[in-house]
Amino acid sequence: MKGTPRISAADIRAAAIRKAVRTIKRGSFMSYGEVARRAGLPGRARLVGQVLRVHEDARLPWHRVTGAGGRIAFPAGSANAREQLRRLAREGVATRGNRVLVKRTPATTRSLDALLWKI
DNA sequence: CTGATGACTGATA
DNA sequence: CTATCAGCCATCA
Repeated sequence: MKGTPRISAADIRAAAIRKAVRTIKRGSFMSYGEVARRAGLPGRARLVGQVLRVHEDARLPWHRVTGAGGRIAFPAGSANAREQLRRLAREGVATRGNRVLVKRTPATTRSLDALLWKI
């Protein structure tokens, strides 16, 4: 019973990242770098991208993860970019071009969430 | 093994 | 605003 662990360290990190993504509230968003930090993996923003690229959980709110400052990470006009913008819009997140209007989820919005949705 | 690649970031020009 | 660049690290050819 030695050797090959059934779950690798990489699996643990991926799970931590998906968990962090699930904590992003509806109507708000978080950058890859922030997700990495929240998952206990500071400086590994690229790892977050890789995990989201291969994830299989259809309920994972991947669209709430943006590049730094609210930039959409996909090429402007791509199917992925349009899908992410559509999902964000459905949650009331204002966007323009290939980016979210605000660089960061405003505190005002966060408190509104608390008021309206008892978060 | 090496080198390229990418759903990244912050600094610099 | 755009363009490089170093730092970053798993994955693939």
